[in-house]
Amino acid sequence: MIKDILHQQLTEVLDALSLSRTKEFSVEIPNNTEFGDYSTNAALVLSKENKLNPKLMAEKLVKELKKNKSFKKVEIAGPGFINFYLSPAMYQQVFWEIFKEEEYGKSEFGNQEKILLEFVSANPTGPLNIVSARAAAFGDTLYRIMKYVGFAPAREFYINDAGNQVDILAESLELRLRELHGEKIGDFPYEAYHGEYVKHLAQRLNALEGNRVFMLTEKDRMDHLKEFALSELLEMQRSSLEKFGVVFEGWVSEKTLRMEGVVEEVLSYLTEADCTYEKEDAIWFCSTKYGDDKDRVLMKSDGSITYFVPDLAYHLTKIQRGFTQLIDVFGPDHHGYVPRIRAAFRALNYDDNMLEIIFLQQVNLFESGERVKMSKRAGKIVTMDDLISVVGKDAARYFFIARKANAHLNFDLELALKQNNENPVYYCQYAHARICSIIKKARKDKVYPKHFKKEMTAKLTKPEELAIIQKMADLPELLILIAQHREPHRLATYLEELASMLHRYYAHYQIVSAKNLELSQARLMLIHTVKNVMSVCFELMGISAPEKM
RNA sequence: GCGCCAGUAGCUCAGUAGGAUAGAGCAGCAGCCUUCUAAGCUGCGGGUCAGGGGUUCGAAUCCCUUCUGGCGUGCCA
Repeated sequence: MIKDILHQQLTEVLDALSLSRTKEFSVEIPNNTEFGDYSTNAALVLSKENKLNPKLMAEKLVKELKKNKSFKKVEIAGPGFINFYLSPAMYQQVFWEIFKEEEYGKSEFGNQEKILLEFVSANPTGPLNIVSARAAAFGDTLYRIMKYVGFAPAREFYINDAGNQVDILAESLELRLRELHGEKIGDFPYEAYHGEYVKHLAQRLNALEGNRVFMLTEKDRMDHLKEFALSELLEMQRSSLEKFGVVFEGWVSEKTLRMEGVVEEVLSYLTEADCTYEKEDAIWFCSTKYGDDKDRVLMKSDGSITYFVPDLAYHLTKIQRGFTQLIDVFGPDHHGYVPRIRAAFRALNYDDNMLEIIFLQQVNLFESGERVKMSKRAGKIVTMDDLISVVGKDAARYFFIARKANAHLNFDLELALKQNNENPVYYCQYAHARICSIIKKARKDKVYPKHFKKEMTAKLTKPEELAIIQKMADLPELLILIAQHREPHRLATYLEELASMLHRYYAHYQIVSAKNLELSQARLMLIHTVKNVMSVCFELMGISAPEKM
């Protein structure tokens, strides 16, 4: 907000002095307060094209900038930085603008561009694990932020309800069911799903239908078992996600896509585009022509189709539905898959820049300092539900959001179990609760004004107060950056910084003081606004903003 | 072998897309509650930004290279 104003003013000054400005210059908040409230590298960046040395160029700019009364001081430092010191009056004006905003930071930046966010998309063969939880927190937060800055995003979950793993699921269920009926199974097959949840499914099916399923023919029985297991497990996943605050606009079933014939369509498109061939009884896609490192099978020699084809078909439906940017959030083990889908986009003459893949690195689980190895097939998983019930939705979401996507995440179960201040979510929530508590008391003491007025802002002059205003002024731009670069973790960093400033402010200044009503009201106005800004952040992260703790 | 991602304080991680003296939390040490929530605040210690080279006014950030770790490299999904 303030950066934009300064950037605009610099542009005007450059034009007034007829200086060239083809290269991008920036306005930043320096990390050292000695270098002013804001600083710009304009003279450094633009000196070459104006054939001036940076210092001289800076002097010219500063001479002009000094005419502006919003600045307390403008100075040149280092190799040619221009540092701005803003007058309290300017901060107060900005603060008033922030205060007035109904939904601060909201913007129309995204122009309602339709963006499809596909995430989680876990196999429906078991409960969701913590990797899915990470994807859910990440994707959902990104969705919320993108929407807030004016994009038209949609969340989608692709259901892999066709293919080998579903057959194995049905077979696993049948074995557990037979066990229930007293059959000796012996060693449970290695490939089968070993998780306890399969036993629970068997018990449920048994309670509902007894041994009726065994009367069916082999094929009918498998279909029935599949259908039952899938609907149960999907419902389980849906409800876990809902508990986590994540709701999808769309659930797209691979099976349905196959039934609708989209798969054949895609095959024919690829054939028409002349990029398929037959080899060893299989049909191949010559993806190497389009940047992949080997060709890929589309139809196996047994006549069945690989995962790739319906998935490609699914991606094409996204485009047909009018989405102009397709974001997939994948686990780290799928990166080898990307070149072939990009290749297919190119082969079919779609712009593969539309497709954007974000990789979430894995979550390593630690218990007593030991890495816990997880395997869905062997039934050794920590589920998303476990996680939520142990650490709570807020802490879990925060933990996942606060780390950037392409970094490994070490999740220490014991640490999470402690549920104390080692988890920064409490630090932020505490700041919010603290403000609420102060406001409550001020209301009780009749210090809290009926209406905040612009004149009140004049009492805000302390460096800490102006710094808080500066921090708040930064949010709209930050949200846009987060949306553009798909980096929701930066909101967590921002929130921690704001919380820290608030805690420090609270510790050093009496906010409500009976002796000075005007000052009290100005400070209440400030923390009231901080509370609102924090609420926006919490809401965007899907975390609650408690009134008391 | 090839490909993708990563390597920043004892630990977990940020670092505003090339900026000035690299930050936070936790852990350690020392302080602060007759005053609005001590889940807080203040101070101290802690670094060859994995190593090396390059690009330029300027590099944790960009390029090259070596090392280390994770993952991938199925007619699995």
